Amino acid sequence: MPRGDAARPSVTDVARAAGVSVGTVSNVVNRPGKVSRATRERVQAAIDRLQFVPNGAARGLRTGTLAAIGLVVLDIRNPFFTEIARGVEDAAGDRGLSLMLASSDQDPTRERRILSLFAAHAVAGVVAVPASDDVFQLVELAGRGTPVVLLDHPSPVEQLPSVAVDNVAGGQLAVRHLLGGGAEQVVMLNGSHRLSQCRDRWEGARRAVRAAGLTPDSALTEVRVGSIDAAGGAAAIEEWLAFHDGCPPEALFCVNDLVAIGAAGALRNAGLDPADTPMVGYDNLELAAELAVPLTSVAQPTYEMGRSAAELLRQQAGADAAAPAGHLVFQPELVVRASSRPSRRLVPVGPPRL
Amino acid sequence: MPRGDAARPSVTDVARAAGVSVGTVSNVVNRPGKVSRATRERVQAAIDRLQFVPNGAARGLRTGTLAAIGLVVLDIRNPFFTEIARGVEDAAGDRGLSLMLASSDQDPTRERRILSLFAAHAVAGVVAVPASDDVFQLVELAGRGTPVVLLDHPSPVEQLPSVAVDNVAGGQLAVRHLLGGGAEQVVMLNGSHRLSQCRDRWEGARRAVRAAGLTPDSALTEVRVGSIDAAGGAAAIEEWLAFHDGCPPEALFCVNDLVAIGAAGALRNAGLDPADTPMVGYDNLELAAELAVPLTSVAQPTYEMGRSAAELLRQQAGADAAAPAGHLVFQPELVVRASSRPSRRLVPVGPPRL
DNA sequence: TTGTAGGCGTTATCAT
DNA sequence: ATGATAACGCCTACAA
Repeated sequence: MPRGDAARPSVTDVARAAGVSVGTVSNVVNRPGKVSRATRERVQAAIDRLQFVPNGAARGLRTGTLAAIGLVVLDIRNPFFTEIARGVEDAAGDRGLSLMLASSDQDPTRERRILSLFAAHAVAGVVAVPASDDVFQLVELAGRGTPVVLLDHPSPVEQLPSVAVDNVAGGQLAVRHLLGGGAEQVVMLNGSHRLSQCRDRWEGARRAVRAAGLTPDSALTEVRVGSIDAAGGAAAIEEWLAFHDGCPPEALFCVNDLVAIGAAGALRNAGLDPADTPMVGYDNLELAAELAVPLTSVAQPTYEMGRSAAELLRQQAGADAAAPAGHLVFQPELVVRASSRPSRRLVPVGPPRL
Repeated sequence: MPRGDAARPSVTDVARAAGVSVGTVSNVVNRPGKVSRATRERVQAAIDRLQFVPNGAARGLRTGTLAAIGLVVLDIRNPFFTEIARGVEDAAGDRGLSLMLASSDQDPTRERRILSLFAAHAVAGVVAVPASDDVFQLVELAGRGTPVVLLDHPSPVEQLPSVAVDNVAGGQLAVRHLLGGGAEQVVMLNGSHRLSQCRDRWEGARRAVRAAGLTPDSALTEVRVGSIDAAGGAAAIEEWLAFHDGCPPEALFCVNDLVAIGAAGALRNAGLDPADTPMVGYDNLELAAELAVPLTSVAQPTYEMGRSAAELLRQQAGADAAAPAGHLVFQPELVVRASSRPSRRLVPVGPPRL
């Protein structure tokens, strides 16, 4: 029965209770081998009785580092990022580290605040999905000795290790597939080019168009979403329909699956059948297969990316600062499902299906 | 250009650089009003130049509390919990607090580790979705002066404030609806009864059956899922089909939407049409409406629950320990979609399909 | 094997 | 308005 507001016990309290010195208590906690069995048991009993929990702040102050690693992602509601978080958390857990997870909402100001917090608490390492190309604060953090790994940021900052996926290749995969299915006009629902993911997937889309012998300016249209999520995708489609007499795009490449889900929903709400609009998403979320129209999507090794990032962090902690940073680049894969199958509208000749 | 491994500057460094005392630096940082304009600017310049970031561990040690609140949820991959996290984070942000988010995976051991970390770092408060009924550690934490709020834990622990949703009512809503649609035999895909959510929704299901004049033992079957997620739901259905000659349950109540998504996927993979099995989920995830078969689901005010929890935390910090703890209980609502519409199979008479 | 003492960086108290 | 100084709780030499 805890009594009310008892002040938290310190090593001193434990030492007194066990009739030993603080040094011995500290040894029992951190290097039990260095203490004789009898003393150890006596001290442990006192620890249990007083419910002593070492003060992390004091320990952090003394040792100069917090037993946790910080992770900043762009959007905590996107399953893509929580899956990454799992990878990081699991790898960190193997080393006895906890995870501090925060979401920047793609806002550089929020990102700054979060990184300041991590810096202030001297976390053991930081994994960051940058909200812009301005990684100054991260470089700075690394310069001060905190291991930092860039995640999902493709243009490598030489000083910082990074884990990325080839987003240009991913964009190409998606649009090549749509064009191969018969589309002649692709609309990409994209986010701000401040994000390299958006920029690169767009560049990939353009390359695919050129590779097909078409000109990007005529065969490819970019529509910006307000937010890179289902609501943003839905709003973009509603606006499109309003400006095009209710006529949907011929084919749709969405910068991620959430946007695609929103887009499909908006088409349906407008009385259209989303299955009639060939569509490709990105991230291959677990639920992509379970949607009204199972979604063709560009897959990334999400969990692995998280694990790898944590692993790079570990390596970096050991290595000396002059060593070249490792840059991992994964390749995306296209997972084809019903959403991109040529539908009635796209069949060039022959009898209409059904 | 940060130079290599420069040790992190301290108040002392700043004080020396600005030609003032450490106390003044501290004042500039924390109570700028108490410092004359001239000194303030001089000190601020030094802070900027040296890129001084106050050491959070030292501050924590001195003030006895970390400017963050800890949140433990059951499964970070479940959008239900990330939405809650958003609510907590937003409310915390209003008070200048950050969020430490961790996932217990419903594992009491993991939960213990996480709470120990929070305790060790003396977070400003803890919001926890308990992984079992054993909330001893939370009570203990509260006893030591850390504000604690229970989330989604219905049997109120008197000493601890809580935010909950009436899960019994939710279970009733779901099953009453299925029975009303003509089902005579309902299968509930449920998680471990160690979780009150599962226990209470099951109890609600039983009540609904009794209210309909049926006996729970004959009209209601519980099937346990291995994990409360899509994989668990899918596995449970696969097993069911194997034991029932490929014949699906007459009607399905899933303990949450993820399980329902997995169940629907498994039915489809078995060559069945999920639309033929009336189905109700729980949580009303944003994507419930976008599924192959739009999912009827019991809705909870997710974001609000998170915000309310953070709010209770704040109140608790002010109040004295003897004051009665607040217990918020929200009411769930049923959102009806296509998944629960009576289908062919349920028509009492008529020729067998196929 | 165990005890003693100094210092990590901050804030807060008390002088000036 | 500013400066000096004593904690906060822990770890770790070093001494016994």
